[in-house]
Amino acid sequence: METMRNANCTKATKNYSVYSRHCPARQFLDRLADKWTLLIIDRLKSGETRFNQLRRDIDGITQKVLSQTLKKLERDGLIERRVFATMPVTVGYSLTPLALTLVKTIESLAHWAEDNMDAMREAQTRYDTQYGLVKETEL
Amino acid sequence: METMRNANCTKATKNYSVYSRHCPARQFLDRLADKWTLLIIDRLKSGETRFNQLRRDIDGITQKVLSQTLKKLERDGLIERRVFATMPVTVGYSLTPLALTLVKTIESLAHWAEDNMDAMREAQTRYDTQYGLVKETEL
DNA sequence: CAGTATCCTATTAGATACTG
DNA sequence: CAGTATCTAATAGGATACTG
Repeated sequence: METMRNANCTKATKNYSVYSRHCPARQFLDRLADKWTLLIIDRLKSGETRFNQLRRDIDGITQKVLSQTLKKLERDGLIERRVFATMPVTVGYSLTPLALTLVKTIESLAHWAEDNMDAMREAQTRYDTQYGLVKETEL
Repeated sequence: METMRNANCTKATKNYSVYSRHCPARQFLDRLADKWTLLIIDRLKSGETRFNQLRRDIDGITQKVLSQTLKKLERDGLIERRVFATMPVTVGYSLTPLALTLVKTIESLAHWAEDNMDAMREAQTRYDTQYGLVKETEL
C-alpha cells in the first residue's frame, strides 16, 4: 500500500514541487545533495563499518563533520548505529533498507563524475582560455 | 574510443578513488553534490530558460548564488549561455549534451526524495521521541 | 533584463583538547 | 575507540545599490 503523496508537493500534479523551498522532498534533496552524505552512503554500501574506519576512508572529512553527518543520517532513518560493549567501546554504522534503495542512484552519480571528468576538465580549460584566467585553486 | 582513465583514480583499479580528496572525480562529485546545482540542471531539462525565469522557478535562490552557480556550470561544460542582442539584452541558459546525460540520474535522486520523504519524516519523529527533542528548525 | 559590486552577517568547518 | 566541547577561521550567503 502506498502512502498518499502530499497533494501540494507532487511533480505529477503541478509545477510546484521539488523546486519549492517548503516542499519536504526539496528539503530531503537538499540533505542528500551534500558531498559527505553521498560519500558516506556510498562507502557504507559494502557493509557495517566502524567510525574511525570511515574517517580514514573518506579522505578529508573531519571527526566533527563525520559525526554530525552520521547523526543526521541516523535521524533520517538512512543509517543504523550499533554499539558493541567492548572495551573500549566500538560502534558500527550500516545502511538501513531504506538507504539501500538509494545506493544505485548514488553510484550512478559517482560513475558519471568518473566517466565525464575529462570532458569537464577540458571544458574548464577552454573556458579559462576564452574568458581569462581563473586561479586553479578556484576550480 | 574511450579516453583512458587516470590510473590513480579509478574504482576498478584500487580503493583509491572517489573517496580520495585529490581525485578529480571526487572534485566533480563535490560540485554536483550541491542543492542548487542539482535543482538548476533539473530545471533546465525542459529547455532553454532565461535568467529571471530560473530565479523565479527555483524558489529561494538569490540572484548572486544563481549567477555564481550558472557560471561554474558553464565553465564545467554543463550549461550553455546564449546572449540575444535585444534591448534590453536577454540571456538563455540550456543544458549541453554532456549535461543531458546526467539528467536521468538527477531525476532519479529527486524522485527518490519524493518517494521516501514520508519514511524519512517518520524516522525523524521516532528518533526525536527516543533521543530527546530537536527543534524543527534543525531539520 | 541580466547581471556586478560591495558590505556585512550567519553558518560551516577546522584545530585542539578532553572524556567514558 | 568514539566521540563531545570549545574556540576560532574561512566561506557562503543575504541585502542593497548600481550598470550596460
